Amino acid sequence: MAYTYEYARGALTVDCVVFGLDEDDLKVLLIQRDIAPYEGCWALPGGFVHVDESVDEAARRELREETGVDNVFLEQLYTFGAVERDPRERVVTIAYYALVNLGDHPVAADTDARNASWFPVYDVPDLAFDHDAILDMAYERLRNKIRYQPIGFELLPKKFTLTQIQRLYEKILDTTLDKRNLRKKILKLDVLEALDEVETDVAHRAARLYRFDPEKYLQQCKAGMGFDL
Amino acid sequence: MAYTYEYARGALTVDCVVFGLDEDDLKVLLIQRDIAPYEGCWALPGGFVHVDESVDEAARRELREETGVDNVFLEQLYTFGAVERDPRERVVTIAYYALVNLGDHPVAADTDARNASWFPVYDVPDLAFDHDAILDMAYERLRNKIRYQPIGFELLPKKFTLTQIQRLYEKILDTTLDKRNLRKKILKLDVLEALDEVETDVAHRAARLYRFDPEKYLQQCKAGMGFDL
DNA sequence: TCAAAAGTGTTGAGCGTACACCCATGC
DNA sequence: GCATGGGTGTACGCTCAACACTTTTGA
Repeated sequence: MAYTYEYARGALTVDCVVFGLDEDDLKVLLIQRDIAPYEGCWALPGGFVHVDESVDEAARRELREETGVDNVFLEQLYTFGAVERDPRERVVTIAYYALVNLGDHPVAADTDARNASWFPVYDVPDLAFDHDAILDMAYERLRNKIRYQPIGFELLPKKFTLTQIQRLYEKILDTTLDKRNLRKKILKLDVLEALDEVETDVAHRAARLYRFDPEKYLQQCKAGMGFDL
Repeated sequence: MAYTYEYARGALTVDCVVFGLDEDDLKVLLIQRDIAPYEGCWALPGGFVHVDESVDEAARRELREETGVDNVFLEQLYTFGAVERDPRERVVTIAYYALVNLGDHPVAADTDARNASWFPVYDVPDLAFDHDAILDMAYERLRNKIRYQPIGFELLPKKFTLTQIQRLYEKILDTTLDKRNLRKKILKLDVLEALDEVETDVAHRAARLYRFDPEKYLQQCKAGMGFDL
């Protein structure tokens, strides 16, 4: 079966920058290509947009198929449309970025036999196509957005400690923060629910656990939320 | 001549939200469609991306061809990829927004015999396709971005007065601002060059003219510019 | 009892906001 | 000389940043 058009048409793909956080670092999920071009090279997960699915759906599907990641924060980043970005033919790609709790997606590599692996954002190999540029933009967007929207919680387990939040911000913004000021700021936002639980299995005083409360967040949004580092 | 592919491919278009400012209002440039679907309906200027031009180039070209607008601030907004957004067939569109000095582009409607016209953003007719949603997002982006990046000057003539800036912000943010505070804030940014010229043809004391200085702006950017309303 | 991280308040400086009057010019 | 907008300074309150010690727990 074939499809014919009056004018030449480029192909349309989606690519996803998946960020995850563990105790050590902010990481990105990459897959190793098993076909040319860039065979053997690491690349962002992604693939062709089907003609009967929305672009958003395509991004979620590819993420699921290539990495097993599902039901996560996913947002459109930017569309990369340079003529020569794919050596085979004209391909325009719509880039997305996702935030996942790395603990829930330890090694990935579900569907294909392809290699999938987490890389620290500070130590990523050369990527296929213009994926380096896409990753750079995604990381910049994350650094900016995290300052004025509470998306950081997407990178943590459902229940987390305030110290985990602090480490999260410190790793993403690559800085150090004052513990007391950060706690005041976070709690003043009034989007967290303090649980009656504490950490377990720690060799020191256990920290209280919190949960992000979407209800509270909506309230604050309506009231004109102010966020800032 | 025809082009054949193994899988069905959607079409790719660009659409541009062109903002302009005059003494009365913030306005958007629309064109009236002369073909179905939505014949006679107002729509954003735009058209198909050629296979041998980048998406950015396509946006600039369509803008030039359909409205005569050229050499202006133009930035990618978002890609709209719902399946049914065009009743004819699958069309994904990459939306851009542009800022122009309305004085330089008074009536437009260059190439085609199509109607082109400026509408106040607060009083826009129902638009073709999902162009209402695109316009909404563009306007929201403009409101947000203008608070932390000095893009507002793109809407003014090269030489302008501080009062013009104030009216600009007041119109876009739909609010009123304190004259003294705004002037302090703008001047403290240190991105303007004060000229040795003043307004002419005004029936009262003539205001000093300023010019946006890209050099100074770069300096400030490096130093970690802070902007805010 | 020691190690390791949790948790907690206060102060000073700088910034943003509110606010009112004189000045220059054209008619 | 009058009408119209141009241009300027100060005082207050609040927010943000800097800063160190006590508490709890497990080993």
